[in-house]
Amino acid sequence: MASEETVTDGSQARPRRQARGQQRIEQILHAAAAVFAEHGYDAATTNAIAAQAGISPGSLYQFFKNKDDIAHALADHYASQLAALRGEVFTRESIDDASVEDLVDTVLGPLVAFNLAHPGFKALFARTDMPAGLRAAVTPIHTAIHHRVAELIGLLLPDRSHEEVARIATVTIQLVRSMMPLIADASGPERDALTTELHAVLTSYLHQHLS
Amino acid sequence: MASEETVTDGSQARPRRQARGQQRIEQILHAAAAVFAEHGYDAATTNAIAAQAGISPGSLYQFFKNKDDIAHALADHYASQLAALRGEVFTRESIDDASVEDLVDTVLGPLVAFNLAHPGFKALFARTDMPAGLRAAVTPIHTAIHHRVAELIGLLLPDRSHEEVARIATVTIQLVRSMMPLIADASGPERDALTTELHAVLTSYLHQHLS
DNA sequence: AAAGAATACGAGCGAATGCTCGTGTTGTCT
DNA sequence: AGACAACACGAGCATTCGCTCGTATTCTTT
Repeated sequence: MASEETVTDGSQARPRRQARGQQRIEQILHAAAAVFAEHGYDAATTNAIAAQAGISPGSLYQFFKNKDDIAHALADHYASQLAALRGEVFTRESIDDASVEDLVDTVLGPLVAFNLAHPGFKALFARTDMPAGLRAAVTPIHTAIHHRVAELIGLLLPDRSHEEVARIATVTIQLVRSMMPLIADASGPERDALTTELHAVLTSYLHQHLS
Repeated sequence: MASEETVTDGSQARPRRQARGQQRIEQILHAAAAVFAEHGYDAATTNAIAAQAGISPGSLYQFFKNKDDIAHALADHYASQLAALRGEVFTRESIDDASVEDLVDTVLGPLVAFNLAHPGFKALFARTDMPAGLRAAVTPIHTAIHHRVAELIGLLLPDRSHEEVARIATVTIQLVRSMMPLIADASGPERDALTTELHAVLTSYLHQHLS
């Protein structure tokens, strides 16, 4: 796992982190997630993130180049969390002979739970129009997600062209992205009802492509 | 709570606009739409709007209280445009005995055309997380749209409760809102394909509720 | 122990931005 | 014509925000 890092001595000269530093990094990311979740990315100030993390602005910049860098690191963090979630949710059997309902069922529950557990996630990913810096930070993960979803949809619709599958994946992701904030902001029974609606949207949409 | 300033005349003492002023207002709104569309609401600066309109910052503030006020006026402008569009699209016969496909068909085309013709519209309405000021400016129109859509859905689903109809309307609007930027950003055939997808999403979703 | 690196601080810099203000010009009303 | 309101200008104020810098402390390594 590349633990012993090859200090490509090149231009970067990253500091060799101590244990304290790693803790700080996690503190900062956690704080950033909270601030992004509460105020959104634009309105979130780096000083507010530092304050939330209980450190000074100067300390923050010992670990991150700038605000976009924080977003990028946080996005990476969420990406690995999502990858882990995917590993848990998908077992061999569950993919092979899956109906649309089964697929949506297995994915949607954990996905909603993930969004509720990580309120900063949608602040980074669910925006339709992003400032350039945020877009750059988020695009790679977004692409990875698209790749995964396209894979699944390719299994459901083996006869479709690559372009069609890609488009259906894009639409599917967009549907989920747009509904998630609604679901997260709702409470209790309304949240469940909206989740059911999203379920209906996805199954009926994909089902239509099957026939 | 009220302002300390003297007085009294309950109404705000708005200046009586001259013809020149009305022209300026329209210039400014047009410019604001362009700037919002290009940079988004947050990144749009009032000085940039003034420059785009070919006037000085000071002149801009003779017609609008602040940036939010511009957004509010622009939102109102779009609201009336939309109302006019609705009047054109819906004739008596088209509503009465309409299938889901018919309804989606009649509405979607003009709606896409509207969004393409008014690029500033989605910059104001299509965001999932809005700064407080923008939200306040946009909420009334958003509510009005919801009311209209709920009306239509109530016709389609006469047996559902008020809450259910409201929820389905919310979801429907959200689906359109999220897909519209995708459609607008696409070009030519891909745009048509995405429009077809949105059509499929809406019809299959609403159809599912019919059965 | 000594040196160098990593961590920590926080006042404040430079730039950007929403908006104002003093002043001058054009239109309207009597 | 005179008076007053509407319109116009643009330099710059007040504030915010991302980020830096000088300095001080803690850890690692020798």
